[in-house]
Amino acid sequence: MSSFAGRMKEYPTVSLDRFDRENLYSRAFFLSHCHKDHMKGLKGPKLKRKLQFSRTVRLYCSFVTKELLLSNPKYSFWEEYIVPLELESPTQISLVDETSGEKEDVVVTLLPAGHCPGSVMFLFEGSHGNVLYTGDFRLAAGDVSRIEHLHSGSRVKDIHSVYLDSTFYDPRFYQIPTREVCLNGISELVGNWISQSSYHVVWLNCKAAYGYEYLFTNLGEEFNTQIHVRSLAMFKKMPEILSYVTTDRRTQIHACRHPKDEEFLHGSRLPCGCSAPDGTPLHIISIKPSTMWFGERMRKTSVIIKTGASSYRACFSFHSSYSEIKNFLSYLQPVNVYPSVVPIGMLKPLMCRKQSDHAASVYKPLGVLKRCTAEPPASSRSQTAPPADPMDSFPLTVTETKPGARDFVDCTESNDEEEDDQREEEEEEEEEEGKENIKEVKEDQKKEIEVEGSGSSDPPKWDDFFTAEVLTDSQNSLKSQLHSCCSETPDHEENFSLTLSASLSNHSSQNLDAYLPDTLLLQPEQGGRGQGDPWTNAVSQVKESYGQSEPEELSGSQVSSDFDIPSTPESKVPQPDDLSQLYRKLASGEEVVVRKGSCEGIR
DNA sequence: GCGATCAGGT
DNA sequence: CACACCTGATCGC
Repeated sequence: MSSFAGRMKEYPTVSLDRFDRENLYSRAFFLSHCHKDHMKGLKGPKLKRKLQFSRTVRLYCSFVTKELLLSNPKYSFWEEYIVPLELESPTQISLVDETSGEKEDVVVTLLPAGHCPGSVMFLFEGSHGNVLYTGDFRLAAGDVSRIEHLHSGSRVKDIHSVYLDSTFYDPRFYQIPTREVCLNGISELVGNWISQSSYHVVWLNCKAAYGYEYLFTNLGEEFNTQIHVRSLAMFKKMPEILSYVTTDRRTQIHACRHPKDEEFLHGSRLPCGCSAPDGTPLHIISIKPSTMWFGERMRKTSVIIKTGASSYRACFSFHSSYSEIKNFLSYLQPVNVYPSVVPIGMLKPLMCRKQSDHAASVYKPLGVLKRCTAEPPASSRSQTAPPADPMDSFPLTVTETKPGARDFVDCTESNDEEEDDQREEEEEEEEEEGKENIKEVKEDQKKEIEVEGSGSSDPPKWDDFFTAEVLTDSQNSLKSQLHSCCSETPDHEENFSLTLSASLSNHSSQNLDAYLPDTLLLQPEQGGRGQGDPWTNAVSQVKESYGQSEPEELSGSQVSSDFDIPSTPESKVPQPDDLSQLYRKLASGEEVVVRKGSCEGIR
């Protein structure tokens, strides 16, 4: 759950994914995707009033996000203030202070995030440096090297700060099977069931949130059917999704939900009823998509778990795993990383106290990485793997990021000793593949948007700032973005075996494997990536981000538990005096990042 | 009556 | 385990 306060240090006059409190005074708004926890304040009357009196304040998001947002009537007042942007298309935005007239230009580029339909990351480039706001994202290892606009020519751009979706930035979530692996598991289960008879149906017990659509489209494609859902309204302009969903309940795959879920489900397992139209009782299994993760040394594990006589849980994640995040960060090597979520596993043992509201204006990075050289040569930045895993220089600790977001603060440093050389080998290969796709960013690719009213008495017409293509072919633009979430499966084999294992308990069964004895040995797999890489086109991004990469292969020589995070030798439990000193610093806005030793000292 | 917040549930 | 969301209770305006 995002606890990002809405603003970035470098460009504090814009707000992202938060629209309340101080964000009300921002000069521009950005919405990374259409999930409620990133829309706080977005339907507030205060913001609505502000818009009515403003000539320049707009909300920037992807075309798909705009569509999804406006499909909810509560947000329909945004219609005239939304500026949808194409993916991978740098756009200059003028940030205007309407009272003073002061102006700052920034170039923003939307990058596919692979989290849900329309989800994007925002890359800001301007006088305060390059900053990447990830929103929520699920990118497989290696995907980042294929994002053209994170590169300048053959080099990785110098990213000053990354505002990171750190949901699973915790070694416990080391590995999450790729989308493709999960999808294959679900497909097999679904196929085995619905092939028995036409009265055998599957209910995908999905939460009320965008993000499952690629599951629908893939299953629909594979079984040549449509998926029963409650409403089609939000997809009316998204043909790739629309063609795979239906409100006709005479289908064997359901993802329907009842408004009164609970009471309804007491009597019947399928929200739309348990009998076929001819009265025949249906044979129903339910599949609940939920996040499953595996420890560092685990490799083969089921992505489907049987939780009852006719119910299953299937691996599904909207967010990148720990290893995926590490891959992402180690490739970009930002100076600062600001996590959206403090890694809860790291902090739990040391919950201290409630943050005061006063401290809520403090915003500190998760970790500061000092590069040893100001700008590594191109060859070392983008063509080869980073010399060592730079993530080891990111203390997992630190303190608060967005004060007030959590009720506790971690005061010790936990280390991340676990090393895996395989990852570096993989990176080398990924980057070899990646360079073909990296092109020089051309100035003329940038579209210009003047946000200022420039003295005219009429408010600017936003559509005027778009190319004819955007204006006349927005359907196409939707189409290209939707690729991300409803593409065909890449033809890539994977290594997870599908075993339908019954579990005794509904809880905590998924990670039993993680408790296997340390003597378990796994052969590290050589190479393995590279072949059949579906990432052929950065623009049809999301498609590929839905799973293609090999699971991380890890050496069995590591001795630590997948769950026990070893303590840093020099660390100590903070004493009351230390804590009160820390809180004082927090309240006064001083530097509070705990850094033990220098860059070299850490590793 | 409304929104914000929290607890508790899926 | 966790996410994203919903409902209902409570509080303040």
